Formats: sequence, structure tokens, C-alpha cells
Amino acid sequence: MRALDVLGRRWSLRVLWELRRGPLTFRALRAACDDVSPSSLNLRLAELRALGAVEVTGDGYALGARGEELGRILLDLHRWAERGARGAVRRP
Amino acid sequence: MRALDVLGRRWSLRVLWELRRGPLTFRALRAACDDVSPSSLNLRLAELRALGAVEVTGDGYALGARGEELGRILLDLHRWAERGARGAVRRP
DNA sequence: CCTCCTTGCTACGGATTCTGTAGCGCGATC
DNA sequence: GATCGCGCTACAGAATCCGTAGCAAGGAGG
Repeated sequence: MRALDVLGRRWSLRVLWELRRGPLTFRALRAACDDVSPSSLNLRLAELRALGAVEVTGDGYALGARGEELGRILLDLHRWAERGARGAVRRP
Repeated sequence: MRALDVLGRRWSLRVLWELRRGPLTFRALRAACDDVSPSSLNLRLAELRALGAVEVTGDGYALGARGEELGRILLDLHRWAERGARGAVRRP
């Protein structure tokens, strides 16, 4: 349950989402996330690293070993959200 | 991306997670979520209802029409996180 | 050795969000 | 009509986040 708590903090999902296509440097990741403040980003990265969701490689930050599975889950989540946002907001 | 933004707010994922097994009343949901403050809970519920993720039934709050799919996604996410937390935290 | 870059990351004050507690209005029940 | 639990609101204090500036380290070029 702790894991969902970490994933439910601001920018956590977004960081993972931006990393789904490959590694990014700290600054590139920051730029990809609407220029988050570096303090927040660093905090989230530390938490996500503690979870094993993110790791540091030679090319910067990347998804952990199970990254591909996570990418698929995030894609599902994203698709679900997009579909819901279009079809279910107005439901009179 | 807006949807992921809402899902990335504090307690959003947790609320959905607690609703995955069936409807809960406002107070029960609050209790299930480590006694969130009612203001936060009410805010999150409003946002999630606007997304179509949560709806109000006679038995209280419940996952929306696409709730089952979301529940499965959250379960995947949870399992992923749990597995990562066990296998990857200690990585000397 | 000495600049000039870029990179990861920290510091800090102000703005935003969350928390904790109290309580209202309402319907059901006694 | 008194009591109970319910959904929900109010509000101040605490925690968090943002925006900006800047540091130390490492490499490229002179």
C-alpha cells in the first residue's frame, strides 16, 4: 500500500510516464515535466528509486528492471483516463 | 494528460484503490484512507466524479462504469509496485 | 593552468495544498 | 422530540510545492 502512496504524489506518475520511452537526464526530465522545480523532482526521484521504479544509468534516469511492464500499465492507465475524460464527463 | 494530473493528486489513487471491492460511504471511505481530512476527500471525489472514475450510488461512492477496467489496471500497478519494493529496494 | 560550458543537485522565500477539528443540516430511529 | 449517524463545509495551522538563484564537479578548448 505504501507503493501506491508514493505513486500518488505529485509528478510521480508523470515522471514515470516521461521515462517510458527511454532514459532522460535530470534536466531533460525536468523539461519534459513542465519544468517542475528541481527540489520536487529530486524528491520524487529519490522516492521512486527507493521503490525500485527508477534507476540511474550512464545515460541518466531510466525505468527500473521491470520498466516495460510498468510502461504497459501506465499506457493502460493513460488510455483509460483519456477515454473516460472524453466519454464520461458529461453524463446527464 | 489532464487525467493523469488528477490521478496524480494526493489520495486519488488510494481512493480508487479502496473502492475496487465495492461501494463505500463517505465516512467508510475516509476511514479506509487513513482518515483523510474530509475536505481533501470531498475535493478528490468531485474531481474523480468529473473524470467519470467515481459515481454516487445508493450504497455510497463506487467506481464508475469503466470501474472494472480501472480496478484491473490499479491491481496491476499495485502488484508491480509490491514486487519492485521487495526485489529492488536493496540493490547493493 | 585557465576559462567556458553543461550537469546534477541544493537553498530559500513565497504561493499553494493538506490536515485536524469542529460543527451544520438532514433523515432515520427510538 | 431527543438521539443517532450520515454527507459535507469552515477555517486556521502545518506540510508541500513552486520559482529562482546558485554551487561543486566534470569535460572541451586554448
